Amino acid sequence: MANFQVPRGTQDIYGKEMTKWHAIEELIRQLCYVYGYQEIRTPEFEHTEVFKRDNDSSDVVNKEMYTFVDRGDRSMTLKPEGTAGLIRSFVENKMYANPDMPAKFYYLGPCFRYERPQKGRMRIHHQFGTEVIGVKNPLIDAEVILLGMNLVQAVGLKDLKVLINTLGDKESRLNYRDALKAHFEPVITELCGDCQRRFEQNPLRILDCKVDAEHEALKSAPNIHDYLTDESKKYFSDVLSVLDQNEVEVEISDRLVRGLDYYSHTVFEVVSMNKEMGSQSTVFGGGRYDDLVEYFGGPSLSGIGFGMGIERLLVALDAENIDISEAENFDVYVVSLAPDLLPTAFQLTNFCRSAGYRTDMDYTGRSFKAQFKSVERKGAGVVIIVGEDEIKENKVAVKNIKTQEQVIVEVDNLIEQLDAWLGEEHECHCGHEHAEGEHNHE
RNA sequence: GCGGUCGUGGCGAAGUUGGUUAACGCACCGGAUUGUGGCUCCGGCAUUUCGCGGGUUCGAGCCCCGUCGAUCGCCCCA
Repeated sequence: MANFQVPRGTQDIYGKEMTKWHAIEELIRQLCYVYGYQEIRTPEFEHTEVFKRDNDSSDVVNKEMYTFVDRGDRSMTLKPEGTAGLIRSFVENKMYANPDMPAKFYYLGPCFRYERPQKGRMRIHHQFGTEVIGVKNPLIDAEVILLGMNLVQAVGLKDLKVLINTLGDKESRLNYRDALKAHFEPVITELCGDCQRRFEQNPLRILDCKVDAEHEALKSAPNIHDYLTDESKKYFSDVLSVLDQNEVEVEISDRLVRGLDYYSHTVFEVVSMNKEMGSQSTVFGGGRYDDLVEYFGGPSLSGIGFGMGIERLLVALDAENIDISEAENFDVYVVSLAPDLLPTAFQLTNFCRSAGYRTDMDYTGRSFKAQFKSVERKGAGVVIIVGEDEIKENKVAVKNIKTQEQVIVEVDNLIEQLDAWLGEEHECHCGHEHAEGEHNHE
């Protein structure tokens, strides 16, 4: 039998849920505008090698990618994350030639990962992400975190914690890696299978293993902070002090290493403390990368960014009982008192729409009572009642739902009446771009 | 990829030592109220139908197998 269900780990988004997405997307665009980050849209799929880089050990890249061969025999991959494609584009379009560094970007779109779905973990999920490339300065690290926190606060989340750590520069990491290997070598057979694999590929990841968390060797493991070069140490403490100056509370987590292999220096993760988030508690996370731009053939430039899961954000909002859905009420609803008046009602509807009023009508000739129920459901502020007697004189009844006031007006004066009742409020829903500061209502 | 729980109308949800006409609530539609909604009352609302496909049985929403999906934990991450 044909399977017409949505594919596993994907969803249809519509109705009330859609209005939440609109609200979030609007906040994102506003915020990025204020911060001066420009939107960039890179393809939903890329050549596989854009994502699968040499000696990458992460699961995202090695086990979860949607990879396929296209009709031209090329290996393509649906993007599992936002950074790689963006850096590829940055280099390919020579955006490093921009005299005003750093370059600041944001993106918003779907990511694809073949995983076993859970709440807050989808095979298609949407990420809002930022990347700032070209200037390596603790101020930038702080700015990126600030931007993310601003969004999360604008949306109303409270129950959050900012975890931060540093992986240091390459030299620091190599030293630390050697120290870890030396430390775990004698006991490696006592650790879980995953850890034995990590020992070879990326020993840093043994540190946040939950299976072996209680093992003596993990508790006594060397700390990254003892292996940082002076420069790396200073960079991290500068990041912390900038965050402190700007009133971002953070928790230093020396076991935070993150899943993608390209990070260096600052890494961070903002997690929800709410229990209902379950094991998918990271709302956004990211870090700095020193070698990625060069890897893609560009100059040696450092960058930093984060990815934020929109689905996760929505789960977190739910967990904290925050409803950001929007009513999307109608301005006008046109009611007809007899089925043969429907064409006239339709003309009036279009008349109102041309004037910019969000208008709907009854197309089915239902009972008057049923039509009025629609008025309520659609949240219309004004009802136009098309009746036989009035229409003969080219008039209609117009009722203001809020005040219950009802008048009979000439069709020619209809819009005038709507302007009088809805005019002021209406300006705010016109969809035109307002300059910042013009939004004085609220 | 591993383990547990679950899947009944648009939604919520009864239904278990397998015997039926598949409760109830919300929403929706019609009427009481033939041109003015939100309250009340009356009526309608799963047309072999209980995610899908097989099996056991005289008989299955309830039992068995498979499959698809959701969910929780692990893993991983946004």
